[in-house]
Amino acid sequence: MEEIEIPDSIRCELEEKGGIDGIARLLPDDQKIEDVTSIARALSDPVRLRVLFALSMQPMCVCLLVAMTGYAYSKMSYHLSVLKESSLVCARQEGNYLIYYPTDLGRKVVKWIEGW
Amino acid sequence: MEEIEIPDSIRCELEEKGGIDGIARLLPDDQKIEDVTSIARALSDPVRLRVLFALSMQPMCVCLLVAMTGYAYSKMSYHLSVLKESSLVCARQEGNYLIYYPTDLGRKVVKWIEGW
DNA sequence: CTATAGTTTCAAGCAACATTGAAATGATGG
DNA sequence: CCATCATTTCAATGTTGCTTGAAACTATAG
Repeated sequence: MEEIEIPDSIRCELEEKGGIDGIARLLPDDQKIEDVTSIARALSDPVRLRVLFALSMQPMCVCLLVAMTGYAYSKMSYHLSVLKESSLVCARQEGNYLIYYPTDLGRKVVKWIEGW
Repeated sequence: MEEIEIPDSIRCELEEKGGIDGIARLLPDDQKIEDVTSIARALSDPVRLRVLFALSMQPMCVCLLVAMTGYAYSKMSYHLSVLKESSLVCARQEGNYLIYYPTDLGRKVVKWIEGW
């Protein structure tokens, strides 16, 4: 189907796979792409990565995370919300405190990174 | 060491782990954090994620990727450079063409994502 | 009901990233 | 050496994400 000049070494392999369209058809669907990019974006900031690792060792209230990192509440809250929206952490209320902890996905991600 | 008010449920667990400082000491070091965030940032864009998946099925020259996606060369080139800098893909020259393909790390990442 | 402590939301400013088209580079074939 | 094709680089622009401090919200204790 493709009328484009490409090296023979590739043309051959490519046609076995149904050409450009064959490959395009096997790519992850939009939903999957969005899920993965959302998680990757959440992990792409050093603050969030450290917070996720810290929470995977010990559930913590925000004030504890603030004490550990020295960041402002509003900053911490922003990063926690990003982690939460990508389903890497969640939170439960305990009295006046909100205690954040990793989801199963969050734990899985941490373990995978630790395993390199 | 910490003079901060936190819920009892957490204070107890936390002290067993050496308090805030104990946790902070076990966090990944700066180099590791930078490596992971660099890879995560590369995966956080849908264009790059699709390109990485496509390359994992079939090494391709840039013109082929352009034909498959409909994006401009300069756009594709930019995204390939990001993938390259985070060591997810590399390239070999074949005549006039540059053929991109995933690194071992790139393949590992793709497999892990496929395995959810 | 009021005061207080923990946390989030908001708006503004700044920095990083993405997109575009045009120009530059590098390899190949005549 | 010249022309061509594949690819990258550049500069300008638009867009998204991060940081900050102030204000709002929520739960608890008095």
